[in-house]
Amino acid sequence: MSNQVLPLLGQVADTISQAIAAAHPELAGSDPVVRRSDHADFQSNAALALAKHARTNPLELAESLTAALDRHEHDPIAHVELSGPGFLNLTVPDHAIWGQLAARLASPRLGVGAPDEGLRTVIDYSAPNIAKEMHVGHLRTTIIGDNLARVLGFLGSEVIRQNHLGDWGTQFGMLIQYLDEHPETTWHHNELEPGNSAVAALDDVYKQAKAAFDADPDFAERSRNRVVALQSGDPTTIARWKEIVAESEKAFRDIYDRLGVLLTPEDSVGESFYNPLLTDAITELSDTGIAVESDGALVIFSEEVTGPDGTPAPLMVRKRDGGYGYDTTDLATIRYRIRDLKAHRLLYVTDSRQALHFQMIFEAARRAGWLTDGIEAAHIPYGTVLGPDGRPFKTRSGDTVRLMDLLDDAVARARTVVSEKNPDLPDDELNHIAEQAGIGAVKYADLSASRAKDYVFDIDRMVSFNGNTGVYLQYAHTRIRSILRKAGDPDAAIDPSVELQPAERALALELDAYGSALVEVGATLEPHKLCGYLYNLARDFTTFYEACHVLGAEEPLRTNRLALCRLTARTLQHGLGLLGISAPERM
RNA sequence: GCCCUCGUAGCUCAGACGGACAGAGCAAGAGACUUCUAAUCUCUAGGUCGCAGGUUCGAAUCCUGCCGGGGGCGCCA
Repeated sequence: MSNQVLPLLGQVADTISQAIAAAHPELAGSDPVVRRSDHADFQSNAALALAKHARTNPLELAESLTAALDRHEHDPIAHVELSGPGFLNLTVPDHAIWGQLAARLASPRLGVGAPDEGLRTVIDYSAPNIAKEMHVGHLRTTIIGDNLARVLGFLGSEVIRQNHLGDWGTQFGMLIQYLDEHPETTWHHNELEPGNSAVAALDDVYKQAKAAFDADPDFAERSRNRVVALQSGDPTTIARWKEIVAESEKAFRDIYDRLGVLLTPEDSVGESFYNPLLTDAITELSDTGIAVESDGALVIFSEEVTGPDGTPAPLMVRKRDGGYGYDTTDLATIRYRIRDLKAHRLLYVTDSRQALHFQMIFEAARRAGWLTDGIEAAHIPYGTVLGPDGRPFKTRSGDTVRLMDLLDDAVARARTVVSEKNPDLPDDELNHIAEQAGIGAVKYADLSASRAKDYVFDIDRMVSFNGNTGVYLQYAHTRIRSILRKAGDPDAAIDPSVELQPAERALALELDAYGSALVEVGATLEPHKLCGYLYNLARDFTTFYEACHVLGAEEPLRTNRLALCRLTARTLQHGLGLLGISAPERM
């Protein structure tokens, strides 16, 4: 905890708050409205915002604040300048900026605190279907969810990842029956040619089974019986089902490894996990009168949402045939996560089309008394990945795009671009860099646009070395590492008496704001804000790089500039790490 | 019908707890390599912030109403 470094902006804001309280006691506690400024290091707009309450005009209030600031020595503020209709332009002393850098460099956490300590967050993301290939539809949930897991974890929250696998349903009856009747079918990963996955094979088997189901009434009947066997726990059927789940999870693991996401088999808590918990949840909903009979089904009528005919929209707790759908599972799930996992914060990372569904689930959980005021439940919606034609991304033949194919394409494209620019790279290094750049490009493209919007999957743009791309950030990192390698000496002390150049100042102030950027991501759950921060940081570094030579500088300037380089490199690497993107030494 | 979401430069997008001239990248034009990786940088040009009202000293930002795109609303998740 002693590692935490309060950002200068926060220190300045505290000082302005004190000035407000001193000059106008009745305004004590007001927001000091301190922001970064184009006209100084920071600016406070408090005078404009508060003039009304103080029954004075902004200029007068600003003058009284300036006077209050002048009355004492206020450490983080060196100069105050009144400007325009009442802006306070605030400059901090150079030594304070160098001090921040030194303190952050000395901290393994870059001086970032852990404000979420003591909170427990459940994040539901990825959730592919067993026996089906992961496709482009799983990209955003997996990448966004993983980033949030990392950021919230770093901010101190205890993060429980939940991969809500689609591992249950009537389709498994058909699949298992078909495999049973066609023992010659090869689908285990160790029976397949390299490069083929068990889920790809199972996907094919499913299609064949479906065809047989539709064509052969006897097979359809046997499949239905198999569903009953599965649901009633027939040992042979369950064993085969478990085998299918295990093989599928192995294939998912391959994708997760390649993508560099945190999900492990321990995070897998599929739909089937909730089977034994459904009746309890239903009984409770029914006993409290929240769930009611309707046309032979058990439903919860929403008090917030209506259907097309204007009547309350229902959640289907139990179908007329006695079966359960996803509404039931999701109700049991939220109950479990609150009661058993004791989460303070529940996040569901799924596409925006499910917004209404989650609104109704949360409403029901609130009415059931599960979701109480101290607990936050949030759907984290995101837009659709579009193809070049602006329609939801499909292959030319209209099929869904396999995630592995998409990653292969991105890596291949990155490889082409890298080898064009750097033809002398040995093959193994080129392949390694291409993998890092290609995967990073896909993830960064997904995370850097606002979550809520659709975006077009454009590989050429993603692997561009210019603009707001993952590759640009990786490259910025390699340039800094190159300087540091050449500099050799790792750790000389900063001399705080050195005067800062404008480019150094801008870079240093941006570095000081890293923790604030992360806190904002944690609050808004919008990863693109971290991307935006890192992109700004990289641009600030590039400006510094152009304006201020490092290795050729005289001491103590050289040491101070190396410190700027070190902290920038570490911040970029750390930030990319939170995005789940690697920061290579060379490109 | 109701609800959600998006609409900012030719293109792709930032900026939204009200604040100084609305910012990047791409594309276009002009420059800069004996210099720590030119995979870069500098400059120029380019915008009725969908439209119309309202609140305010001040609105891309808040409120209301429209227009347009996308999505959702009982037994698939």
